[in-house]
Amino acid sequence: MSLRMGIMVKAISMTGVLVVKMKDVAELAGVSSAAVSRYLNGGYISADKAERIKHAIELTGYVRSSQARALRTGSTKLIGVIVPKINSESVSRITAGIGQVLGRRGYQMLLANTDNAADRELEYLDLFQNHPVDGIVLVATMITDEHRRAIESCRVPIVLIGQHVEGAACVYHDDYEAAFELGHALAGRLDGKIAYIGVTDEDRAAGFDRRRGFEAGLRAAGNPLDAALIRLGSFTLDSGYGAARELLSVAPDVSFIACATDTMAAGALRAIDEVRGMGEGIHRVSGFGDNAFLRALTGGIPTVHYGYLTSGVEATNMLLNTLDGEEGESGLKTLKLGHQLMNV
Amino acid sequence: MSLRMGIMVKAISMTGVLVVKMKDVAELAGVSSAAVSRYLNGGYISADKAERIKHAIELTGYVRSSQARALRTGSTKLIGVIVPKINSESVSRITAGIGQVLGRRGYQMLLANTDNAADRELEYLDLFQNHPVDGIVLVATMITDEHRRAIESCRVPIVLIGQHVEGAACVYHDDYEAAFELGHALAGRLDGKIAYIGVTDEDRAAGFDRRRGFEAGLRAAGNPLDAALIRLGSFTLDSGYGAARELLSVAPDVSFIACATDTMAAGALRAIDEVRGMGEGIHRVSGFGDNAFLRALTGGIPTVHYGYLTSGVEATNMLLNTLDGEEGESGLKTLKLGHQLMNV
DNA sequence: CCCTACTATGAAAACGATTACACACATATG
DNA sequence: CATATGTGTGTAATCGTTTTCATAGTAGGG
Repeated sequence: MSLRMGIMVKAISMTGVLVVKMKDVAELAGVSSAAVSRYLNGGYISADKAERIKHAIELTGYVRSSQARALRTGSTKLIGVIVPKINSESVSRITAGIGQVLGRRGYQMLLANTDNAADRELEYLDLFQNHPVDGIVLVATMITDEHRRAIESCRVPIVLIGQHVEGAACVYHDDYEAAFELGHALAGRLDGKIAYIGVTDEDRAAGFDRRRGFEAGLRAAGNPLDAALIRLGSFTLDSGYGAARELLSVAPDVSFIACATDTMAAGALRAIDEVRGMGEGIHRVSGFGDNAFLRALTGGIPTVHYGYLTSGVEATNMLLNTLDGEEGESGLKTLKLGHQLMNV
Repeated sequence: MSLRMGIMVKAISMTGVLVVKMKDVAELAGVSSAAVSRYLNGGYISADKAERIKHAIELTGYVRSSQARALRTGSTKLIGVIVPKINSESVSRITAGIGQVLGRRGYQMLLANTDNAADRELEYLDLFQNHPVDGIVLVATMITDEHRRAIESCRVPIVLIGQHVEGAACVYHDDYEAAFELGHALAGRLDGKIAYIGVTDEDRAAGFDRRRGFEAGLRAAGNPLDAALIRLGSFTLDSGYGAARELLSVAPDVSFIACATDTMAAGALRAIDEVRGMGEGIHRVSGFGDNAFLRALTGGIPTVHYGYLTSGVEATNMLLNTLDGEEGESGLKTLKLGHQLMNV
C-alpha cells in the first residue's frame, strides 16, 4: 500500500495552533497509532511499515507531545537543579557542567535559584519531587536536619554537590584536606600574624571544614592561628572587604589574611590596598576557588583550584546513570574529587 | 455530612510511589472530582464543600499532577530561557533577574545553555516551542536571518534580551549611545594612541554598536580611532589578553585600550601589566558591563554600567503579562533601558 | 506434527487532571 | 408570572501518548 497523500487535514488545538498528533501520522501511514508509538520507541515493527511511518512523520512534521508522554510514562526528562546563587563563578561553572551532560543525554534543566535562602531550598525540594522532575541535583551549602529529612524522603533520585552528607549521594571536594595543605604551605613562607575570614560553620564544607583544616595546617607547621583574628563573612566581596577593614583597624600588625573564598579574598585585597597602598594586597591574601578574574588581575594569589565544572559533570552522570538504569553498578554513590594548590 | 475518615487507602503508581489523586480527595470529601478541580481553580463551589475539600487535601497531602494538568490545559507554567553562556557575570545576573520574577509569579525556569553556539540556539528555540514551555526568554547574541525566521514563527510568546530586533519584543540597552558617550568622554582626557578590542559585528549590540558608537564618540571629540588599531576578541579574558599583547607588540606606542567587555578588559589589563609593569594597566583600559570583581580589584576602570538584573526582570514581567493576559495593554513591546558611565 | 518462542499488529485501557454540558435551584427583572 | 441571570453540582468527554492484551503468523526443536 502506498502512502495516501492528499490534502492534509490538520486539527486546530485549544490554543489555536496547528498540531499533528500521532493518530494523524498513523492514518497517513495506514497503520495504528500503537505502531507509530512502537516505531518511535523501538518496539516490534516491520521494515515497510517503519518506512511508511518515517515518511508520514517527515511529511507532517509531527513531534510528539512531551506532556502526554510524561503523563503516561511518569517521566519528564527534566532534572531539577537547585543552586544557592546563580550569579557566582563557582556555581555557574557547576551549572555549566550539569547542563553539558544533561544536553548530551537528552534531558533538560529546571533551574531553581534559592538566593541563599535555606527555606527556599526546602521549598523547591518539595516542589520538585512532587512531580515534574525525574531527578534532582542540589548544589548544597547549609545542610540542616530538615534538609537531611527532605533528602531522605525524596521521591526521586538526588545527588548533592559540594557537601558530604552521610547516606546521600554526593560529589564533593575535600575542603578540610585542601585547607590543611594550604595552611601548612603558607605557614612555612609567612612571617607575622595571620588572620582568617571564613563563612558560617553551618556551611560544613566552606565554613567549618576550611577553617578547621586551615587552622590545623598552620598548627602543624608550628604557626597556629590566633582565634581573635578570625572573622565571618558571607561569601560576598563586600563582606570580605568589611571584615578585612575591621581586622586591619583592630590589629594593624596583621600581615596576611586568608579567606574562605576567592570572592571575599578580592574584598580583603581591596581593603589592604586602601589601607597600605595599591598593589600591596596581592601578596597578603589567599582564597579558595581559583577565580579566573582574580587570577588574571593579580597574577595569582595562593588559592585552591577545584574542578567545579567536573563536579557538575560527574554528579549529573551519576544521577542519569541511575535514572537510565545503565549497567546497574554505576549508581548513586559518593565521589570525592581532587584539588590543586595554586601559587604557593 | 462529615468527613469519612478511616484507614487511608493509597494507590501505588507505576513507579512504586504512593500517590493521592484528585479522585481520592473527592471521595474522602464526598464530592465529585469536578468540584475539587473547581475548588483548586477558583470555580463555583459552596462554602461547606470548600471546607470539606480543604480538609481532605490536608489530610491526604494531595498535590495535583502538573503533567496531567499540562496535558489537559496545554500550559506547563514553564518558561524556556536560552543563554549563550551561563558562567559569565552579565548572563548570570540577567538569569537571576528572570528567576526572581518567575518564582514570584508561579513559573519555573527551563534553562538552556548554548555555550556560544548559534546553531544550538536555534535547536533549543525549536525544541522549546514544540511543547513543554509557555514562553521563551532569549538572551541573544548573534541574530541571523535564520534567527529572525525562527523568532517570527515561534508558537509561544518570546522576548529577547540584549539585542534590538525589529518586530520582536526586546529589552535592550542602547549600546551605540553608551559607547558614544564613553568614547567622547575618554577622548577628552586621553593623549596618545587609542586602540580597541571588540567582538564580532554579528553580535549587533556588543560588536557592531559598541564599536561604531565608540568610534563616533572619539571622532566627535576630535580624536578619531585608527582602524589599524582595532582587534577582535571573543568575550573571553584570554582573548582580550591575546589581542592586547599583539597590539602592544605591533604598536608599542598605544597608550589606551578600550574593550567591548569588562572581561576582555581584564585580559588587556593583565597584558599591559606584563609588558609595562604591574599596576600600569589599570589606568590604560576601559570596558563595558561594570564587572564587580574588576571594580573591586582595580578601583574602577572606565566602563558602562547596565542594569542586567533589571533587564531580566523587565523582560520576564513583559512575557508573563502577555501570558497571564493581564490588563491587555501591558503586552509585548520594546523596552530600552538606561545606562550609566562609570569612572570617567 | 505438536509445542514453544519470537515477531507483528491493532483495539482499547490507562495516565490524572480540566471543562463542556446538562441540570437544578435561587433570585432578580420585566 | 414568565423569563433571564447567576450559583452550584455531577457525569462524561477530552488532552495525546504508552502499554497491556488478544490474536496470528512463522520458525525451530524434538
